[in-house]
Amino acid sequence: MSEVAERLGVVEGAIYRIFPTKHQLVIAVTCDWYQEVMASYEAGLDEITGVHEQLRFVCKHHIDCIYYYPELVNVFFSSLRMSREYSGSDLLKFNRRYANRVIRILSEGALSGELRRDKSPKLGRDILFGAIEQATWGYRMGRADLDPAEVAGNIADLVYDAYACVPRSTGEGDDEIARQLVSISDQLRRLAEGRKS
Amino acid sequence: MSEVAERLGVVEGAIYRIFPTKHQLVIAVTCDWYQEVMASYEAGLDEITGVHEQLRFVCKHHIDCIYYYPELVNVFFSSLRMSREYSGSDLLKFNRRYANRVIRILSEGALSGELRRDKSPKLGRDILFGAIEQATWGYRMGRADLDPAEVAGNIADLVYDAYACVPRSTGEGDDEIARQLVSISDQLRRLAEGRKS
DNA sequence: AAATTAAATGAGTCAATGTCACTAATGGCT
DNA sequence: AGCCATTAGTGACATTGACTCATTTAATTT
Repeated sequence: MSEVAERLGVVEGAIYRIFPTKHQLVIAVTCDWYQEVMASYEAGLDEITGVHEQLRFVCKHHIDCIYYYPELVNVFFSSLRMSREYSGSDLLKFNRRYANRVIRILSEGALSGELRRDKSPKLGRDILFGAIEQATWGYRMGRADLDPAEVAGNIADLVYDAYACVPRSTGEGDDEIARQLVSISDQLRRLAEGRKS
Repeated sequence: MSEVAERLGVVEGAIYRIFPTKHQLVIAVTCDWYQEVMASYEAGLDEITGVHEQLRFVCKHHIDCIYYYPELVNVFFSSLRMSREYSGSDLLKFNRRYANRVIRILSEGALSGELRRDKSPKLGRDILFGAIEQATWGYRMGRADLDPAEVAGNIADLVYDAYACVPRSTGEGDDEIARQLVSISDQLRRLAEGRKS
């Protein structure tokens, strides 16, 4: 707080007129950031079709946030998300809105028949964001580097394969009939999407 | 520290003779706990065969730990794992040993041909533990309840399916070709409907 | 210009971690 | 037993960081 006050050119006590606690100041700052992030997220996501591509975009976007703002994300992970005030804060709402897009992707994928219906979309959300959090730990701690695109691709593939009715090619030359059917299905999907727009 | 000293019946300063910082005391306590936990983990795991069953056991064991010691786990997640001293501590070693079992399960599964070889086992580890962390957040925050067996089953299924060469039954009469044909049929119907409107 | 409201100050409280010189106890050795 | 060395324990203090509040200063309205 002393550093914040100093940078603002005021005395510490002045901050407490606007933010009753340090915690709430941090929440407010993080909220601002979240709002910015959310704009590019939703705009970008709306322009992408296809379950797999959408999942990949979400992963990439999320990991990019971590890549560019590791300290802020760490604060969110360790202090904010664990605090009493988090429940009921705008941050939680943002977070839900952010995560709900994944649930929607998976739900709609299930509805269209591309994804299995026997798996909870909420679990898919947990898997996706949980995996990202784990996979970026080393980077966030300054102990490793991180290739957002690569990690995003891997996690998106994995989530997709966990939910897909028909697994993507394993690159090992499997069942010819199944692969052909996948190809037909993909082409039909593209055809259908092309017609809508 | 004052509470700890009081319970021990000594004065605060006495603690600092043995643990130079509060942080290191907490690490030591958590290490003790981790050691206990590790015993039942490794013993239990050694008696189980089959990739899917082993994954289920790991999930169940991990979630049980969270279920019975939520506060301790929260401290681990928020303070310890984020701290400078964590790198290089025994805790990290324990944690690696714990997590490496998952990597081994997946690696051996890939070797035996049951699991796909095109996915990194390390990513599987991240997915598994990350998903558990996410899925137990509500419980750890005292905002929801938790059924360890159910969540463990779901996550184990999901990880298995993400890695399996041959997906488990979806419980819907599972011939792969038949399922794909249903998907094609669905898409054709939607395409036809799109034409009308 | 006077009055009212808002913003800022700075001195100070409180709680918590950690420090240090000094004292008490313990255990091994002759 | 008596001595010595090592270890454990004490209590007063230092330091830091969040937070409070009576008072002063600035801005806005009337």
